[in-house]
Amino acid sequence: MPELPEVEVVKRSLEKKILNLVIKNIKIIEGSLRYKLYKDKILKLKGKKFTKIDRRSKYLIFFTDQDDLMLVHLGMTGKFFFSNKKYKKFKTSFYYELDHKKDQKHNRVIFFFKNNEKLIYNDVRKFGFIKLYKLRSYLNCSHLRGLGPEPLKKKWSTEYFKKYIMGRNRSIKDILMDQKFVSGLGNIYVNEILFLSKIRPTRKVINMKNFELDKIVKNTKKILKSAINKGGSSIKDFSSGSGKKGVFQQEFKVYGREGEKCSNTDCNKSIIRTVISNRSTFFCKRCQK
DNA sequence: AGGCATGTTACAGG
DNA sequence: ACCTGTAACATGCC
Repeated sequence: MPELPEVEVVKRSLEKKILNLVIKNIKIIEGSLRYKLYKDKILKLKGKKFTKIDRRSKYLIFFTDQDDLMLVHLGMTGKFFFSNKKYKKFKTSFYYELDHKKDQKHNRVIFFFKNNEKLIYNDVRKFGFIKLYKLRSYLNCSHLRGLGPEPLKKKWSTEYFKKYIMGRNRSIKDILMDQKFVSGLGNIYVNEILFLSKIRPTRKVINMKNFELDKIVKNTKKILKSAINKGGSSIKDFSSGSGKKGVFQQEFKVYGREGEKCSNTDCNKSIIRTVISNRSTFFCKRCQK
């Protein structure tokens, strides 16, 4: 599912629902996630409560009232469902009811709270993971240690951009997806950012002009903020089982639009698909130079 | 049947 | 040691 905006939306939804609920029990239905999740490890959370949730890049950090914390990455298909006492289930990022058994098939971990509410971690492809850390050590873990700045923070600026790309010979798309350079962008939003910035994804960073870097930085912030406000969007399967479309659906301008007409009104060319860094890449040959 | 899918990382080669 | 590119992970959908 998730790039930065989706993870941020999940974070905001979850903190409204689960903070300060005492964890009564935890059940592992399938522990073979990206990293094996062991029962005795996660059971350390029993009797504790989540007191705060942070997002760093695409990672969620669940702090407890004690020394243990939980680091979660949703991978490609990780989701949280929350179910209240009446066993109505909600995807955390989208507030409609889930009514398909299909969704439940990939439930992997369930947190039971004392008030009988439940939090379910569901992940079709099992690329996501749940790991436990101590408060003093998590920031230095292998996942968070090498991450570049958050794209919405001031530190990710044209200046930083300029310095970072000196002496490098990679494509602009490749570098924007590199979490060591800037953390939180993924394939969908990078395609969109470059389309809005009118820059061809294959361009080498070494040839980029300052004003172009500037445009990318500004458009990144703009697109991410707008996506967060819309409730996240980079999901394929998010019309509800009853056929109603999720209210947050966003139309991407280039992503997935191979062969369709470019959405710029003065352009009649079609969107092209190619592959960069093993990922689908979409662009308009006329509008993106 | 084959290709593709929002992410990360181990590894190979320069 | 650094830089870059490729493939693999598991499962489902078109």
